[in-house]
Amino acid sequence: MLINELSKKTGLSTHTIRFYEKSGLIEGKQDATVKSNNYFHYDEVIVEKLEFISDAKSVGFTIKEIGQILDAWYNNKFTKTQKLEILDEKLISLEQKLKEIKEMKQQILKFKEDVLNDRC
Amino acid sequence: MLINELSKKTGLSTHTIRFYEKSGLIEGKQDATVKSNNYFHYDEVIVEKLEFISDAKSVGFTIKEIGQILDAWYNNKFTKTQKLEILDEKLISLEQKLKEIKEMKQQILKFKEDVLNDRC
DNA sequence: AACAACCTTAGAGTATAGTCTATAGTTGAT
DNA sequence: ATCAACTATAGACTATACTCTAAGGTTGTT
Repeated sequence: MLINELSKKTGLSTHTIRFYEKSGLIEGKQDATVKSNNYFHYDEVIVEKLEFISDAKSVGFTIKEIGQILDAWYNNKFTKTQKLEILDEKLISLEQKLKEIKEMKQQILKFKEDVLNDRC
Repeated sequence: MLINELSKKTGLSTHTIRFYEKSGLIEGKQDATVKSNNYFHYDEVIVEKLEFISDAKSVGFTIKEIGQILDAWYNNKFTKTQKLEILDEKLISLEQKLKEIKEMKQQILKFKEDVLNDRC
C-alpha cells in the first residue's frame, strides 16, 4: 500500500509516518520494476510496527528507544544475545514505571484525603 | 532558604527551579523588611513540591498537569469539588497508564519469545 | 489534454521542557 | 576595600517530536 492508505489504517498523519521513516523506525520499499515514479510501498508488518510505535510512545518510550526495540525484534542489526539484552532492559524500565505510577497513585490519594479533610 | 540551598536539597539546578517558578509551579517569597536585595526565600513546603514535581514528571505528567495537581492540593484557586474532580481525573489517567504499561510488558515478552524461537 | 488527487524532498515552524549565557547587583569573609 | 560566591532578570540556545508549507512530479478519470 502507499502512504495515504497506511495513514488511514493507522490513524497517523502522512507527515508523522514520514517523520518516523526519517527517524529510522520504519522503511518502505520502492518497486524496482517501476521506473516512472519513486513511490514507497508499505506492507502489513509496517502497520503492526506503527501500532506498536503508538503504544510505545504512550508509555513514554522515546523514538530512540522504540527504534532499539524494533531493531531488537525485527532486524539483524543485533545478535540474539544483544536482542534479549535490549528487551530485558526495556522490561526493567517498564517495571520501574509501574512502580512509580503506583507510588504516584498513593500520593494523589493522599492529596485527596488532605482536600477532603480541609488540611490544605 | 535561598535558591542555592533549595537546589542542593532537591538535586534540581537553580535554572530548572527558576523555570518551574516561571511556569507557576512554585513561588518563593521576598522578605519585605529587607530593602537591599530582592532575593527569594523558599520553605520546606517548596522542597516537598519540587520532590513531587520530579516524581510527577517521571510518570509522564506535563508541567501544565503538575500545575493543576499542585493547585488542586495546595492552593485556593479551586473549590473543594473542583479539586476532587481534578485529582480523580489524574487518578483515572494513572490507571490508564498502568494498563498501557502492562500491555506493553506483554508485547515485549512476546518479542522475546519471537527472538528466542528465531521467529524474526 | 486537463484536472483532482495523489506522490516526493527539503526545509521552515511549533510546543514542551529545559539549559546556558550575559549583565548587573548583593553578601560576607579577609 | 576587595574578592569570591552568591543573587536576579532577560533572553538565547538545545533537544525531542512533531506539523506544516513549498515546489515539483505522477496517476487515473473525464
